[in-house]
Amino acid sequence: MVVSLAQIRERSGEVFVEGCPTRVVLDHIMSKWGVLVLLALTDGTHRWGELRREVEGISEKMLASTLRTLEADGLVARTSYPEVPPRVEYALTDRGDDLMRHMLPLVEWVAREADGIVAR
Amino acid sequence: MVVSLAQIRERSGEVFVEGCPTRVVLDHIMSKWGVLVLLALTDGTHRWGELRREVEGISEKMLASTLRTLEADGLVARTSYPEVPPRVEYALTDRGDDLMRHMLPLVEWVAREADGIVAR
DNA sequence: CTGGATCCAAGACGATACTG
DNA sequence: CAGTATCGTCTTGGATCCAG
Repeated sequence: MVVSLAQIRERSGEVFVEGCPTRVVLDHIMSKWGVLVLLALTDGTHRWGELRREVEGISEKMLASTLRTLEADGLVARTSYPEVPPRVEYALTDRGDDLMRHMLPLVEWVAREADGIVAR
Repeated sequence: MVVSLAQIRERSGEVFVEGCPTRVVLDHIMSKWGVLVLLALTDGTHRWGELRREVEGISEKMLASTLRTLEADGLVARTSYPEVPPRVEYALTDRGDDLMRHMLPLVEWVAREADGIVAR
């Protein structure tokens, strides 16, 4: 690829330095469950229980903690309705939407190539 | 975002199913160190020791294991030269190069937005 | 110099039970 | 329904030593 390390550093900031913001955010959104939750929210608002079922294999604990992290990062918006029984909805914020616009092509590439990669 | 879940499923395969190839590969390349190693290799061939210094904070164990995984996935090529002292070089394969073409925009987005995200 | 092998700590993660 | 709390497990990852 015709990209110099200097260019990468310039364009990707301090990504190679420990504890820099880029690495922190990268760890959040590229985490095992972060990607899947964000992906599930890409087609719109979801309730807690929907996400729980959508993202196969996630535990309640990890769903809660993943959502809290993404919410703190301003990527996911949480809306709770004062009803009985309770209803809470999660959706991408504008920033989260922007993020997914950049992440979706990558996920699609992986989905296309995955079979050829693992099957060796 | 104007993407339906059905579309995502169609375009991203079985990503929501446990143990599917897409999830496995996703875990490899989106792992804490996988991203950084791939990123470091984006500007060309690197020696072991260079990578060690380049990717700040990585331990020898994690570098070795990350490289072995990426090599097994056909994303990184390892070339060892029968010299004394030994010299080993790592580079992206064509497939790895293709991958980075899709991942770089995402990393750049994160680098741009990271400060605003963490600083809250 | 390039790793492999081993041991150990810390955090991630899962299962379950429980509450507003 | 939407979580929280607690506990126990297990993987991740670091440190160190050693070998080709």
